[in-house]
Amino acid sequence: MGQKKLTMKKIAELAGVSKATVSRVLNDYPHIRTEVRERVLDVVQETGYQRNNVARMLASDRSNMIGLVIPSEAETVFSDPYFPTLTRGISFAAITSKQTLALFLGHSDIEAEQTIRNILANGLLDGIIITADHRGAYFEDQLVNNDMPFVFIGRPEIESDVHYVDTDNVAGGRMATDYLIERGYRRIGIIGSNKNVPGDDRYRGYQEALLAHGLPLDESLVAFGDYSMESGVSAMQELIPAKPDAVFVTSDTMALGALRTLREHDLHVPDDIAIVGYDDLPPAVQADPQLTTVRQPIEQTGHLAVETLLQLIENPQRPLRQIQLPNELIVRDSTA
Amino acid sequence: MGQKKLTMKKIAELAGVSKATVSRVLNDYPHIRTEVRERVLDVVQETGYQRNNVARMLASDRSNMIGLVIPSEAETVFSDPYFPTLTRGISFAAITSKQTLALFLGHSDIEAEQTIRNILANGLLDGIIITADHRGAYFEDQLVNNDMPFVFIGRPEIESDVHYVDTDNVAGGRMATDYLIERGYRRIGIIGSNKNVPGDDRYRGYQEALLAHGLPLDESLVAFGDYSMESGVSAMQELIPAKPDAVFVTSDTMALGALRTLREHDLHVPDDIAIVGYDDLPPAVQADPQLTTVRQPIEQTGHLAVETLLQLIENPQRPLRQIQLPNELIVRDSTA
DNA sequence: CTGAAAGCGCTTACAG
DNA sequence: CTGAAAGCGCTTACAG
Repeated sequence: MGQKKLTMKKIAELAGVSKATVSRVLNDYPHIRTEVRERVLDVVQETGYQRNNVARMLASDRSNMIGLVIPSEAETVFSDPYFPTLTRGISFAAITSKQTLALFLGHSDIEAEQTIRNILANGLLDGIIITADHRGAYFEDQLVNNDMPFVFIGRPEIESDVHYVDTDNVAGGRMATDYLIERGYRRIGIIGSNKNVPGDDRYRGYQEALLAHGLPLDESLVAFGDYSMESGVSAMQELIPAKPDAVFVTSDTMALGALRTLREHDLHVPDDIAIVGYDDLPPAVQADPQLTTVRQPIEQTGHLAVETLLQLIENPQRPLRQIQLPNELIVRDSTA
Repeated sequence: MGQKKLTMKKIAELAGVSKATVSRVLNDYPHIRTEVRERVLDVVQETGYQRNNVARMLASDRSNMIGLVIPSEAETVFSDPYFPTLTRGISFAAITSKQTLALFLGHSDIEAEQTIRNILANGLLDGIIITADHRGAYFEDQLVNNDMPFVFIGRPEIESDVHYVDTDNVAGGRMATDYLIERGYRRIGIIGSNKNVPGDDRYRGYQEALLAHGLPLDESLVAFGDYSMESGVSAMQELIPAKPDAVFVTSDTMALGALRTLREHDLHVPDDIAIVGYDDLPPAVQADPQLTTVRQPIEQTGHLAVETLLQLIENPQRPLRQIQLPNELIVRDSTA
């Protein structure tokens, strides 16, 4: 109301102690007489005092603020819902750990590079999480030459000593394809994507599965899309003449398109062609209630990224952490 | 590398001026001899000096940081893609204005309230943008009793003196329904939502259109969903017995479900039943390539919210700004 | 276990 | 047009 802003000094006066003591109480410093601690806490309670975080940052060189960088190229190349879900997971973990989350949506990889430069320089953040298709490994150099802790979401294409958390897309592709093979399908096509690392990996998993089961890789059964529904429509059109009996569609958004094409050709799932998708649609949408799909642990990815980052901030010498979370096959049809 | 962190003091020494002058140059203070200004700028350039923003905040009481609050109930009640798009728009505008964007995803309205309390108290932010279904107007009191500038995304249900930017959902509902009426349809159903203000508004637009054209409101032609695809499926099932010749589906996600139901009943669009949707799917997905839909200017909403907030921060006495952006009808079929 | 004091790196009246 | 100095509100060795 009319009163001046409360500062630690005022609290100290009211509690009859020094500012230093108030500060220690608020920071859970251990060796304080409980009587004193309680007196301070009471005053804080009564007055509704809130510590000024900016002053705290300046004095302690800690901001309790972490950044999340998402270049928008990644945002569009990946199918949309991945990022919202990831962001939720990260936000949740950040709040739980009392960290403020600053969001940086880059508009291109170039701009993201600039963004990262700024972030590194201005020193506001304790650390950053970077999501990107790390095909080019643009930022790594800047990052490594700096002492701000960072973790990647998604494995960088080129093996290197950075902390990251990722889902195991090779295993996911393998899982989807194995499933179809085990069900007796033999002409298994793929609608893949060659636009980013996860796409490459899922395709690799597909190849590995065929190889492991002694099945040939038939190029006419391979088509690529860009994670849009449209591209799923046309990729499936390409595939139909090759007469697949099953198709692994590496994105549910593309699966939505593929299913549309099948419908137009009056082909039924799974009797004419079985489909396995890869989960990336918003919760409110489903490609098909019957569709078997590979589910990614996206929120968990976010949690782990935050956890890893915080540990790194605490102790920059932490051993390297490179996580590949397993996917899960959600079987919903009766392909058997 | 080995060098100590650069501070303004060091720059001042190198340029042969005082810290105050360096500060003024960096803040584009007008009355400085160009010679001096250039000397300072040169040193800054050569050394790669970056001002410490935390210190700047503390001294100037400005953080150049704005917050975006999204309670997750809103996040799920609305169909998913609205928020990512909105967030992009806001992030873009923030970056353009050299503001850092802090993201707060609440987990419930209660928690959001707590979140807002914290934000208000800790004083890190210059202002906040709050997205929510303002049906309950939870936060308003806290907000109004504080001096932190804020703007709402979405009109509050109860008329009040807060700044907001919204899209005109009444007009959107009206637009969709008018379109169908003009095409000669007479038994026009609606799949609405009574779960939030935009849902209420779209439904109101529908009613207004019927009224204006002297058409009766037939309750058997009204069904409600919750913005999920599933709910679109079942809402359409409810509607079919009432034999509508057209349906206004107030969300494309629900339209996706409605279309599925029509297909199962072997009903064709638009010959058997015409459909107009309401744009809320991710760009990569389309309910139907032929679907006519009402498009919301989501990114623009974000831009305007940031712009409004920044003006408010500059001058808290700004006159009230309550914006209802128009929607646009995207005609893609040949319903005519 | 606690206090006095220096310091974090800027900004901004105030004076000239 | 520019500088010296106070001040923003905390934290944290240092001393006791």
